[in-house]
Amino acid sequence: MKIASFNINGIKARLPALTDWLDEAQPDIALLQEIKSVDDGFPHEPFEDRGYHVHTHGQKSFNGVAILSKSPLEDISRGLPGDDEDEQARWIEATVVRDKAALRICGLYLPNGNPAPGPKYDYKLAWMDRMRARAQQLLDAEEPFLMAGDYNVIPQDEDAKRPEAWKEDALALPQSRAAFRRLLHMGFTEAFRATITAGGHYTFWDYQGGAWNRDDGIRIDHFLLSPQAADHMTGCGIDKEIRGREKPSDHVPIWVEMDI
DNA sequence: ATGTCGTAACGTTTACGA
Repeated sequence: MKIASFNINGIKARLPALTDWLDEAQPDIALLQEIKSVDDGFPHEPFEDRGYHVHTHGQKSFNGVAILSKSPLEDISRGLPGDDEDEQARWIEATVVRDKAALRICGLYLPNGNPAPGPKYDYKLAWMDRMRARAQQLLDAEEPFLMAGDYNVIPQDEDAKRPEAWKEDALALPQSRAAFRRLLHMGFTEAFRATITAGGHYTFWDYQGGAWNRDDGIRIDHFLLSPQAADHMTGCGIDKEIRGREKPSDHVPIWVEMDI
Protein backbone atom coordinates (compact mmCIF):
# COMPACT_ATOMS: atom_id res chain seq x y z
CA MET A 1 0.00 0.00 0.00
CA LYS A 2 1.33 3.38 -1.04
CA ILE A 3 0.53 6.37 1.17
CA ALA A 4 1.51 9.86 0.01
CA SER A 5 1.46 13.35 1.49
CA PHE A 6 1.27 16.48 -0.65
CA ASN A 7 0.90 20.14 0.31
CA ILE A 8 -0.97 21.30 -2.77
CA ASN A 9 -1.16 25.04 -1.92
CA GLY A 10 -4.76 25.57 -3.01
CA ILE A 11 -7.09 23.01 -4.56
CA LYS A 12 -8.62 25.45 -7.04
CA ALA A 13 -5.27 26.33 -8.54
CA ARG A 14 -3.82 22.82 -8.33
CA LEU A 15 -6.51 20.54 -9.75
CA PRO A 16 -4.75 19.61 -13.04
CA ALA A 17 -1.35 19.20 -11.37
CA LEU A 18 -2.89 17.08 -8.63
CA THR A 19 -4.90 14.76 -10.88
CA ASP A 20 -1.93 14.31 -13.25
CA TRP A 21 0.23 13.26 -10.31
CA LEU A 22 -2.45 10.91 -8.92
CA ASP A 23 -2.76 9.20 -12.30
CA GLU A 24 0.99 8.56 -12.43
CA ALA A 25 1.87 7.90 -8.79
CA GLN A 26 -1.28 5.91 -8.03
CA PRO A 27 -1.18 6.25 -4.25
CA ASP A 28 -3.75 4.20 -2.36
CA ILE A 29 -4.05 7.06 0.08
CA ALA A 30 -3.15 10.72 -0.45
CA LEU A 31 -2.99 13.16 2.46
CA LEU A 32 -3.40 16.73 1.25
CA GLN A 33 -2.52 19.96 3.02
CA GLU A 34 -3.34 23.61 2.33
CA ILE A 35 -6.47 22.85 0.37
CA LYS A 36 -7.41 26.49 1.10
CA SER A 37 -11.07 25.67 0.73
CA VAL A 38 -14.19 25.11 2.76
CA ASP A 39 -15.52 21.55 2.64
CA ASP A 40 -18.32 22.49 0.24
CA GLY A 41 -15.84 24.09 -2.16
CA PHE A 42 -13.65 21.01 -2.47
CA PRO A 43 -14.33 19.13 -5.73
CA HIS A 44 -15.21 15.46 -5.29
CA GLU A 45 -15.85 14.32 -8.86
CA PRO A 46 -12.27 14.43 -10.17
CA PHE A 47 -11.23 12.10 -7.35
CA GLU A 48 -14.28 9.88 -7.16
CA ASP A 49 -13.92 9.35 -10.92
CA ARG A 50 -10.47 7.95 -10.13
CA GLY A 51 -11.79 5.63 -7.44
CA TYR A 52 -11.00 7.71 -4.35
CA HIS A 53 -13.18 8.37 -1.35
CA VAL A 54 -12.83 12.02 -0.33
CA HIS A 55 -12.77 13.38 3.22
CA THR A 56 -11.98 17.02 3.93
CA HIS A 57 -11.43 19.26 6.92
CA GLY A 58 -11.39 22.73 5.42
CA GLN A 59 -11.82 26.39 6.23
CA LYS A 60 -12.10 29.57 4.20
CA SER A 61 -8.96 30.84 2.42
CA PHE A 62 -6.28 29.19 4.50
CA ASN A 63 -5.01 25.86 5.80
CA GLY A 64 -7.28 22.84 5.33
CA VAL A 65 -6.43 19.14 5.07
CA ALA A 66 -7.97 16.22 3.21
CA ILE A 67 -7.65 12.48 2.74
CA LEU A 68 -8.19 10.67 -0.55
CA SER A 69 -8.41 6.90 -0.20
CA LYS A 70 -9.13 4.08 -2.61
CA SER A 71 -10.36 1.90 0.27
CA PRO A 72 -13.17 3.12 2.46
CA LEU A 73 -12.02 4.76 5.71
CA GLU A 74 -13.43 4.36 9.20
CA ASP A 75 -13.60 6.53 12.32
CA ILE A 76 -12.76 9.79 10.61
CA SER A 77 -12.06 12.60 13.05
CA ARG A 78 -11.30 16.23 12.31
CA GLY A 79 -9.22 18.70 14.30
CA LEU A 80 -6.30 18.26 16.69
CA PRO A 81 -7.58 17.62 20.23
CA GLY A 82 -6.53 19.79 23.14
CA ASP A 83 -7.85 23.29 22.42
CA ASP A 84 -11.54 23.97 21.83
CA GLU A 85 -10.71 27.56 20.83
CA ASP A 86 -8.51 26.49 17.92
CA GLU A 87 -10.42 27.00 14.66
CA GLN A 88 -7.58 26.30 12.25
CA ALA A 89 -8.13 23.22 10.08
CA ARG A 90 -4.81 21.40 10.33
CA TRP A 91 -5.47 17.80 11.41
CA ILE A 92 -7.51 14.84 10.19
CA GLU A 93 -7.45 11.18 11.22
CA ALA A 94 -8.93 8.03 9.78
CA THR A 95 -8.47 4.27 9.94
CA VAL A 96 -7.90 2.03 6.96
CA VAL A 97 -8.56 -1.66 7.51
CA ARG A 98 -6.18 -3.98 5.67
CA ASP A 99 -5.65 -7.74 5.54
CA LYS A 100 -2.86 -7.81 8.12
CA ALA A 101 -3.90 -4.92 10.35
CA ALA A 102 -5.85 -1.71 10.76
CA LEU A 103 -3.72 1.37 10.23
CA ARG A 104 -4.55 4.73 11.80
CA ILE A 105 -3.54 7.63 9.60
CA CYS A 106 -3.09 11.24 10.73
CA GLY A 107 -2.76 13.98 8.12
CA LEU A 108 -1.35 17.24 9.44
CA TYR A 109 -0.46 20.76 8.47
CA LEU A 110 1.73 22.05 11.28
CA PRO A 111 1.72 25.84 11.77
CA ASN A 112 4.44 27.80 9.99
CA GLY A 113 5.15 29.94 13.04
CA ASN A 114 6.70 32.99 11.41
CA PRO A 115 7.48 35.60 12.46
CA ALA A 116 9.39 34.26 15.45
CA PRO A 117 9.29 35.21 18.19
CA GLY A 118 5.64 36.23 18.40
CA PRO A 119 2.11 34.89 18.84
CA LYS A 120 2.32 32.79 15.68
CA TYR A 121 5.44 31.08 16.98
CA ASP A 122 3.80 30.51 20.35
CA TYR A 123 0.87 28.91 18.53
CA LYS A 124 3.25 26.63 16.61
CA LEU A 125 4.98 25.38 19.75
CA ALA A 126 1.67 24.94 21.60
CA TRP A 127 0.29 23.03 18.61
CA MET A 128 3.34 20.71 18.70
CA ASP A 129 2.69 20.08 22.40
CA ARG A 130 -0.88 19.10 21.60
CA MET A 131 0.33 16.89 18.77
CA ARG A 132 2.67 15.13 21.18
CA ALA A 133 -0.23 14.49 23.55
CA ARG A 134 -2.31 12.99 20.74
CA ALA A 135 0.67 10.91 19.59
CA GLN A 136 1.08 9.52 23.12
CA GLN A 137 -2.59 8.47 23.20
CA LEU A 138 -2.15 6.63 19.93
CA LEU A 139 1.13 5.02 21.05
CA ASP A 140 -0.58 3.80 24.20
CA ALA A 141 -3.07 1.94 22.02
CA GLU A 142 -0.15 -0.01 20.51
CA GLU A 143 -1.78 -0.12 17.10
CA PRO A 144 0.11 0.77 13.94
CA PHE A 145 -0.29 4.41 12.96
CA LEU A 146 1.46 7.17 11.12
CA MET A 147 1.47 10.96 11.14
CA ALA A 148 2.30 12.59 7.82
CA GLY A 149 2.14 16.01 6.28
CA ASP A 150 3.73 19.42 6.17
CA TYR A 151 5.57 19.70 9.50
CA ASN A 152 7.06 23.11 8.73
CA VAL A 153 10.23 21.93 10.48
CA ILE A 154 13.67 21.54 8.91
CA PRO A 155 14.99 18.79 11.18
CA GLN A 156 18.73 19.31 10.62
CA ASP A 157 21.09 21.57 8.67
CA GLU A 158 21.57 18.93 5.97
CA ASP A 159 17.85 19.25 5.20
CA ALA A 160 18.41 22.70 3.71
CA LYS A 161 20.52 23.84 0.76
CA ARG A 162 21.45 27.02 2.66
CA PRO A 163 20.99 26.29 6.36
CA GLU A 164 22.41 29.70 7.33
CA ALA A 165 19.48 31.40 5.55
CA TRP A 166 17.02 29.64 7.89
CA LYS A 167 18.82 30.11 11.21
CA GLU A 168 16.35 32.71 12.51
CA ASP A 169 13.30 31.17 10.84
CA ALA A 170 10.50 29.43 12.72
CA LEU A 171 11.10 26.34 10.54
CA ALA A 172 14.62 25.83 11.87
CA LEU A 173 14.90 27.58 15.25
CA PRO A 174 16.35 25.40 18.02
CA GLN A 175 12.98 25.29 19.82
CA SER A 176 11.26 24.02 16.66
CA ARG A 177 13.89 21.34 16.13
CA ALA A 178 13.77 20.36 19.78
CA ALA A 179 10.00 19.95 19.65
CA PHE A 180 10.33 17.81 16.53
CA ARG A 181 13.02 15.68 18.20
CA ARG A 182 10.79 15.31 21.25
CA LEU A 183 8.17 13.77 18.98
CA LEU A 184 10.71 11.48 17.31
CA HIS A 185 12.10 10.30 20.62
CA MET A 186 8.71 9.03 21.69
CA GLY A 187 9.56 6.11 19.42
CA PHE A 188 8.73 7.17 15.89
CA THR A 189 10.62 6.36 12.74
CA GLU A 190 11.08 9.31 10.42
CA ALA A 191 10.56 7.38 7.21
CA PHE A 192 12.71 9.33 4.79
CA ARG A 193 15.72 9.83 7.09
CA ALA A 194 15.57 6.17 8.11
CA THR A 195 15.73 5.17 4.44
CA ILE A 196 18.13 7.74 2.99
CA THR A 197 20.85 9.04 5.27
CA ALA A 198 22.34 11.57 2.85
CA GLY A 199 21.42 15.25 3.00
CA GLY A 200 20.42 17.37 0.04
CA HIS A 201 16.90 15.97 -0.39
CA TYR A 202 14.11 18.51 -0.27
CA THR A 203 10.31 18.71 -0.43
CA PHE A 204 9.84 22.49 -0.75
CA TRP A 205 11.31 25.16 -2.98
CA ASP A 206 10.11 28.75 -2.61
CA TYR A 207 8.45 30.38 -5.60
CA GLN A 208 10.72 33.38 -5.16
CA GLY A 209 14.19 34.01 -6.38
CA GLY A 210 14.52 31.03 -8.70
CA ALA A 211 14.81 28.67 -5.75
CA TRP A 212 13.82 25.63 -7.81
CA ASN A 213 16.33 26.35 -10.57
CA ARG A 214 19.10 26.60 -7.99
CA ASP A 215 17.79 23.56 -6.08
CA ASP A 216 17.57 25.88 -3.09
CA GLY A 217 15.14 23.74 -1.12
CA ILE A 218 14.28 22.49 2.35
CA ARG A 219 12.92 19.18 3.65
CA ILE A 220 9.82 19.94 5.75
CA ASP A 221 7.27 17.28 4.71
CA HIS A 222 7.67 14.14 6.79
CA PHE A 223 6.24 10.74 7.65
CA LEU A 224 6.49 9.61 11.28
CA LEU A 225 5.72 5.92 11.75
CA SER A 226 4.81 4.25 15.03
CA PRO A 227 6.93 1.20 15.93
CA GLN A 228 4.24 -1.17 14.70
CA ALA A 229 3.85 0.77 11.46
CA ALA A 230 7.60 1.06 10.88
CA ASP A 231 7.85 -2.73 10.88
CA HIS A 232 5.72 -2.72 7.71
CA MET A 233 7.50 0.01 5.73
CA THR A 234 9.20 -1.24 2.58
CA GLY A 235 10.11 2.04 0.90
CA CYS A 236 9.97 5.82 0.95
CA GLY A 237 10.54 8.51 -1.66
CA ILE A 238 10.06 12.10 -2.79
CA ASP A 239 8.46 12.91 -6.16
CA LYS A 240 10.87 15.75 -6.85
CA GLU A 241 10.30 16.24 -10.57
CA ILE A 242 6.72 17.41 -9.95
CA ARG A 243 8.18 20.78 -8.90
CA GLY A 244 9.44 21.49 -12.42
CA ARG A 245 6.04 21.20 -14.06
CA GLU A 246 3.40 23.70 -15.16
CA LYS A 247 1.74 25.63 -12.31
CA PRO A 248 3.32 23.52 -9.56
CA SER A 249 2.78 23.67 -5.83
CA ASP A 250 5.81 24.92 -3.92
CA HIS A 251 5.87 21.49 -2.21
CA VAL A 252 6.24 18.05 -3.80
CA PRO A 253 4.75 14.71 -2.68
CA ILE A 254 6.50 12.37 -0.26
CA TRP A 255 5.34 8.76 0.06
CA VAL A 256 5.87 5.50 1.89
CA GLU A 257 5.22 1.97 0.70
CA MET A 258 3.92 -0.50 3.30
CA ASP A 259 3.27 -4.23 3.19
CA ILE A 260 0.10 -4.12 5.19
C1' DA B 1 10.29 47.11 -8.76
C1' DT B 2 10.90 43.48 -3.40
C1' DG B 3 11.03 38.92 -4.83
C1' DT B 4 6.20 34.70 -6.11
C1' DC B 5 2.02 32.53 -5.64
C1' DG B 6 -2.96 31.63 -3.94
C1' DT B 7 -7.01 33.38 -1.87
C1' DA B 8 -10.62 36.83 -0.82
C1' DA B 9 -12.85 41.19 -0.94
C1' DC B 10 -15.62 47.50 0.12
C1' DG B 11 -12.06 43.67 -6.39
C1' DT B 12 -9.35 45.78 -12.60
C1' DT B 13 -5.86 46.42 -6.51
C1' DT B 14 -4.76 45.54 -2.03
C1' DA B 15 -3.85 42.63 1.96
C1' DC B 16 -2.49 38.55 4.09
C1' DG B 17 -0.25 34.14 4.63
C1' DA B 18 3.18 31.38 3.16
